[in-house]
Amino acid sequence: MATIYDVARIAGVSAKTVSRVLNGDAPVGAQTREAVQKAIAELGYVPSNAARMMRSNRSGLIGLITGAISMSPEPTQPAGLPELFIVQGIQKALANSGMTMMIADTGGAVAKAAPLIDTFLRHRVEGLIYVAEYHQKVALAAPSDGTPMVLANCFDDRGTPAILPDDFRGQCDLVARLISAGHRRVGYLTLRPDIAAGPLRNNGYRTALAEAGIAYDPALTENCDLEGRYGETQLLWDAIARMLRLSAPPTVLCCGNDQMALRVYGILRSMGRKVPTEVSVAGYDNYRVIAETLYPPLTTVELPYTAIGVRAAQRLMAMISGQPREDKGPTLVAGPVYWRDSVTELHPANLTFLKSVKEE
Amino acid sequence: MATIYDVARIAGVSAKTVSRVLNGDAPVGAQTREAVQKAIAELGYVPSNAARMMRSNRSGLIGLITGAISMSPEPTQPAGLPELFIVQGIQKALANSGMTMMIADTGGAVAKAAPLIDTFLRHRVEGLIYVAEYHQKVALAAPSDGTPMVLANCFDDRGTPAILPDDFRGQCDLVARLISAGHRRVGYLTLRPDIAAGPLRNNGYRTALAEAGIAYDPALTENCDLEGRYGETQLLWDAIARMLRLSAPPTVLCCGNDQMALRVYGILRSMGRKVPTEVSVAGYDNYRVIAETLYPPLTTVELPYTAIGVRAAQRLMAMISGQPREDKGPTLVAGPVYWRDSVTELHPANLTFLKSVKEE
DNA sequence: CGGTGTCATGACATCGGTGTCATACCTGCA
DNA sequence: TGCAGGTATGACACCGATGTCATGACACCG
Repeated sequence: MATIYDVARIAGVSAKTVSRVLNGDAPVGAQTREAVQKAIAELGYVPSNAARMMRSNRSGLIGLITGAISMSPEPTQPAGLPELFIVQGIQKALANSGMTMMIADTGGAVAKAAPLIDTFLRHRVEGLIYVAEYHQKVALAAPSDGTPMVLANCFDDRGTPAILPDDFRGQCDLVARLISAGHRRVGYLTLRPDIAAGPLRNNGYRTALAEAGIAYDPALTENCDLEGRYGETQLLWDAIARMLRLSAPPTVLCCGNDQMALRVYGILRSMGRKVPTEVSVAGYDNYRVIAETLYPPLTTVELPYTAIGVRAAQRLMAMISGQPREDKGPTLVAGPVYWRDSVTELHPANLTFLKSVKEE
Repeated sequence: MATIYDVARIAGVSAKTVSRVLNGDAPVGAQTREAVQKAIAELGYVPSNAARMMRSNRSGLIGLITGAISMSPEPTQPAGLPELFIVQGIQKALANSGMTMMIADTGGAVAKAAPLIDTFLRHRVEGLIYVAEYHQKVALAAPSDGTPMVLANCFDDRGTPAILPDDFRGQCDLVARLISAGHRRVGYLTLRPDIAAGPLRNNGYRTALAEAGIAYDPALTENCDLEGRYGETQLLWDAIARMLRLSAPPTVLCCGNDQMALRVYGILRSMGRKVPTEVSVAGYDNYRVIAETLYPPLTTVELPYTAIGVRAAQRLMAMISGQPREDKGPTLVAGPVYWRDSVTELHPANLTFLKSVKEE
C-alpha cells in the first residue's frame, strides 16, 4: 500500500505538502496541488488512519456493544430484533458525524462485555454505547479511563447516562385512547411482572383508568407471558375465555406485545369471535411486520427503538464534545399510539349494553 | 492515556520488555513479568492498536457494508431485517477469529458504498463484506488495492466471491414435501418476477411438480406481490377467490413469503375457510416471529440468512489467510423445510375428492 | 529602499508500539 | 579453560502520518 512518501516522491514535493493537500489546513500552490492529486490517483493512495491517529489522538470510532448480532446458541426466541432497531437509530444519528461504528457482541453473555470494551479501548474509541435487548437493569464495569459511555434500553445504579423507553407513558396513552373511543371494560394481558417494562406499563394502565374515573377490576388483568414459549397460547386461551364469560366482559383486549396480539387474533377467531366487531385487540411495540400485516391491522403503541438509538448517539456525541450534562437521570423516550382497524370506535348506542358505564 | 513507556518506567524495565510481556513472543523473567503486570494494572494501561498496526500492518478489522442499519427515510417497508440476520451470521463466524467488525451503512443508496469502502481502507481493514437486502445483482467498484471482498446475498458479473440463498432448491424441496403429504393441486402466490429469487423459485416449483409427474397448471400461479404495500391484500383476496372457484381447487397455497402467508391466513378466515383443514398454507423465509406465532404455526422454508453470513465470513477469512479459491462461482446455501401445522397431511381417503389425481 | 506580512514549501521531531540486533550472563560440553 | 548455545534484556530504528519551526519569494507600505 502506497504511503504519503510515495506520493511525495512521485509528485516531486515533500510529504508535508501532500499532507496539506489532503487536509487543506494550509495554502498550497495550484500546480503543486494538481501534481499531488495526480500522484494520489496514480498510486491509488489511501491515507492510514492508524498513522494519523498516532498524532491526533482522535480515532473517529464509536464502539457499540450488544447481544443482538449473535443469537444465543439455542435460538428459541425471536430475540435480538429490538437491539437491531436501536443500532439502526444509532447509525442514523452517527452517519453525518464522521464517526465509524465498531460493533462487538456479547453473544448474550453479559460477562463478555468487559473484554469487548477492552478491545474497543485498544482501538481508542471515542465513546461507547451498550445496547440491551429489553428494558432492564445492568451492572457493567465502566471503562477505567474516562471514555464516555451511554446505556441504551437499560440502566444501572451508578448513574451512567441511560436512554429508556417510556413504558408508563405508552401504555397510559394507549388505554386513554381506547377509553376516548368509548371502551370502558379494558382487558389487559400483561407482560411478566419481573421485567422492567411490566410494572411501568401496569401503572400506565391503571393511571389511564383512574384519570377517566373508571374503577380498576382485577378480573380484567392476567399475566400469560411465557416469552412466546410453548404453552402461552393455551394460557391466553384460558384467560380470554374467562374474561369473556364475565357478566361485564371486556370490549377490548390489550396485549403485552404485538406478538401476543397475533396469537390473540388466532384464538379469538377459533372461538368464533370477530375482530374487531365483537372484541377489539390492541398490542404494544408497533412491530410493523405484524401490526401492519395482520388483518385487520393492529392498533398498538410504538416502542421507539430507533428513537432510543438516535438519542443515545446524540447524548454520546454531546459527551464526547465535552458538553456538560444538562439533565440528570435517564432520558425517557415515548412513542405514539398507532390507531388501526383492530379497535372499534364505540358509538353511544353500543355503550348502552355496557353494564359498568358510570358516566357519559 | 498511559503508554508502554510509562509502564516501562514504573516497572523499571525497557519498553521492549513490556512489549514482550504483552505479546509473549520471547522469554521474560518471572519477577520482571510480575513487575510489568503490576505496573500495567496500576496504570490501567491499554495498548494502542493504532501504534501496533503501524509496524505489523495487521489491523484485525473487517469492514461490513450494508443498507440494513439505517432505514430509508420513509420506512414503509419492514426492510432490512434479512441483512441483520446475515450480519448476525458474520459476527458469529468472526467471533473467535480475533477480528473486530466495523459497520457502515449506505442508508439504502448503493452509490454511498464507494466512500464507505474508502473509509474502511483508511482503517486498513483486512477484508470487506457487502451485504444486500435481498438476493440481487449489484455493481460495486472493487477496492483498488487487493483487499479481499465477499458479497453476501448478492452477486456481480465480475466474479467476486458471492454467497447466495438457494432459492431453487428451497422452493423445490417445499413443494416436493407438500406432494409427499398427498397434495396434488398446489396453488402458488409468487414473488415479483423481476427480483432474482422470483424465477429461481418458480423453477423450483415447476421442477418439483415435474419430478412428481404432475402437470403444471397456470391457473394455480398468480403474482400478487406488491412488497407489502397497500392493495396487496385485495390482490391476494381476488387471486385466492379465483383459485378456490376452480373445479379442481388447490388444497394448499404456497406464498412467496411468510408475511404474505400471514395475510392469507386473515383472508381465508374472512372467507370462512379453515386453515389448514379446508385449505393448507405454506410460506417462505421461516420468519420465525410470524411462522411460529401464527395459529396454526406455519409450514415454511428457511431462508438461511444466518448461514449465508457464516459462509461469507468463512470465505473471507480463507481469502485473507491466502488460501487459494477451491470453488468457482457463487456458493449456494439451502435451508430446510420447516413442517408445521398449517399444512394437512392428506390421507388416501381425502384424496378421492381431488379431481386431478392421476396416480396413486 | 528596507521592513513587515503573507504565501508556499520543506526539514525534522514525534506519536506508541514492534522488529532487529547487540549484549551480558549462565550452563554444559569438549 | 574456552567456546557454543540458550536465556533475559536493552538500544535503536522504523511504521506513516502531522505539528512545529524555518526558510525563501513576493507584495505592500511608509
